[in-house]
Amino acid sequence: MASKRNEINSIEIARLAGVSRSTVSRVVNNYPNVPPETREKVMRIIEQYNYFPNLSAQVLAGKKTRTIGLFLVGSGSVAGDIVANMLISSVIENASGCGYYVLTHILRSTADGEAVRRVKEIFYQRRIDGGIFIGAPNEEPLIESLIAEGFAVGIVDQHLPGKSDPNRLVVNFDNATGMELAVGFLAELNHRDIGIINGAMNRYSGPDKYESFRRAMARRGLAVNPDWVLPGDFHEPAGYEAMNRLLGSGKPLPTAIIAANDSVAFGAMRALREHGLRVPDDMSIIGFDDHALSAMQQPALTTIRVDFKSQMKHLTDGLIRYIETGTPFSEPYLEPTELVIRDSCRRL
Amino acid sequence: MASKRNEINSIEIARLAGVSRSTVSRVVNNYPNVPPETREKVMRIIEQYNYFPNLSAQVLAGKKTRTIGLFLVGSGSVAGDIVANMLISSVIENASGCGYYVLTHILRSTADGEAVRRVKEIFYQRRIDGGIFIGAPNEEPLIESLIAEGFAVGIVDQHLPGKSDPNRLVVNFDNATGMELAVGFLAELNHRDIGIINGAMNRYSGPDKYESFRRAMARRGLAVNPDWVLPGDFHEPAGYEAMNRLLGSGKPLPTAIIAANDSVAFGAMRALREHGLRVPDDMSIIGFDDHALSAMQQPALTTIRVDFKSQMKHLTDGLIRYIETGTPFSEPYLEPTELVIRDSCRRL
DNA sequence: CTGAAAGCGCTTACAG
DNA sequence: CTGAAAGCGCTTACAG
Repeated sequence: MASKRNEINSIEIARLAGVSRSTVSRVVNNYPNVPPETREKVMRIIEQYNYFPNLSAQVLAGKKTRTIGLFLVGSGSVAGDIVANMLISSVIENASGCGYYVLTHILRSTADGEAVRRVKEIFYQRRIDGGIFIGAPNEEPLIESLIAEGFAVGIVDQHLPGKSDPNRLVVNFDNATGMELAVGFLAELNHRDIGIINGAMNRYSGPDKYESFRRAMARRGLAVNPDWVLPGDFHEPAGYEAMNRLLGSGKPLPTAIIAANDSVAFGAMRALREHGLRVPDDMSIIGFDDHALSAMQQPALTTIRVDFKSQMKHLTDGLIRYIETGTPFSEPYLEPTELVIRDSCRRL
Repeated sequence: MASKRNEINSIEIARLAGVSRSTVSRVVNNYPNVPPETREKVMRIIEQYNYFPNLSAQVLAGKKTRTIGLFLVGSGSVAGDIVANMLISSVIENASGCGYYVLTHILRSTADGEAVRRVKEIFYQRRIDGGIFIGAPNEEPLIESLIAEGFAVGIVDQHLPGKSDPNRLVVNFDNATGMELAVGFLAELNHRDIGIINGAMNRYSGPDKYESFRRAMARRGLAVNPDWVLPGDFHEPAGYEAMNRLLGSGKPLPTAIIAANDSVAFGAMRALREHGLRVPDDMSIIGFDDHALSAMQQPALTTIRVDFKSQMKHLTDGLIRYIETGTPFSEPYLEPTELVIRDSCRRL
């Protein structure tokens, strides 16, 4: 084991500076009631001896850990998911800007009791001052119990009408506008037979996107054909499966498909390719998110762009503000969406 | 601020279970000298009251934090770097498997004194039990000072002959074999005019790859033309710049280029494309790493595959083993490399 | 402006 | 097998 560790503590610093530990602490914590000369004298010793107060002792005495947890739930293999990875970095960079650290934790499933226990442990141990959940079901008992316990939690993608605890900080995308843009764009290209591959329906954005799709269609007097409403989740294979089933069903095909997100669109395009069908000649495809790989697809994917980084900034900064000052969100934050036209949709 | 927090502590548990705090602690820490009935009685109360020992108190009393730091240095915008993100997830998943948490920290430059101080603080504060550095220069004063201080540090990509502190755990890729494979493959396709775009020469892998390239060329009696040894770093723009300069120089061109990594190869291919040159018809390109996007390039990039996940597993597990048992690496770990043939090289 | 002392919640020899 | 007590390194009223 390591041995020659830095053994210095506040008593030692106090002795060397000729003051009491109280004064050392006041200097360290930047209290005003320390005359400049004393402060400088102590600071000199602190720097000379490379002294940093022991975090555990500080926390035990009442300070914050200045660490937030980042919980990624249900991410199959997160290590391979570009969007998830971007979210991680985003939270880290924002937190770092506030002088906070991020403890990232991957939770395969909230159905795994042991995994849930480990998440709770992180909060109850006071390892973190608060946590952010990404990818959780809309109403998740684990999250509800943490909120009930009074912990500060930030959530991406949630809508629970009536619930508005101050320690529940929610950020969503404006899926309604996004879907309106998608349907509107396709309608303008004269598409009337528009289908959808849905996302995970236990997450808020799944049904939210679907309902928004229905409303956008209705608004234009466009019928939603049940055969063209395909179940899925937010991953590539789901898009592939869904499109495969549709193509194999022998039923008439829509002229355009809106995918719950770009990964799903990639899967759908893969299935079309394998069936010898071409995008957009044989079918137009529009995604959602503007994934890092969307512009590189063949054809480049038309999609609804969403600003993950901005979303994470709002959530991270908001959570830290809540931790430090107790200021809750005034209301759930709604992140805007934007149409990005590329090559996967054609005019009829 | 949060209020109705779980106030329960070991004294309370002891009272409820009718034992002393010592016994509660023995149960929590799974000590053998507790009779089953006592253990169960205490466990029941612990579970009933959702008790988790306060981490800061445990650490202050001598326990480990079970947290390791992950320091990414010099990553321009890490949030956009697929490989860096994969490394992060990899470390998290491995650490999690050992019951450890990961605190990820991004360090733009080791030349920034304040940034360096913040890294030191994380160690000195005892916020972590050890740390992993990715992307640092081969000989980095910050890292050397942490090692001298006795902290456990894991390093990717380092070679400092003679230095072998037990708390210095190093993992490298077998660049020599990789370059041998690359040059051998090109030679077999009858290439003799082979150039290289180098990586960052302040990192170990930069010069290591270059020297290995020279040796592999020499072994086949192939001359290294200085005009075809292009400076770079490990990022896409460097490959773009290097290739652009070469193409603009008016000098004769090599028939093949080996890039220090795939990102650099992407940049070189972009420059070639912009100059109306085709890969592999006008120039063969071979990369290094097998980046997630390499198979999707046009043409798909031939490259030397490296197993980042395996590397991170060795490093993370090794670091944790060292933290827990004081077992150092028997020797720096060398991760194997492998040739992946795709479409970016042609036979002459 | 400053120090002595209590307290944060654990763990771990020590004694029995 | 078990409890009383010291100790980990801070912070913060409190008193002066």
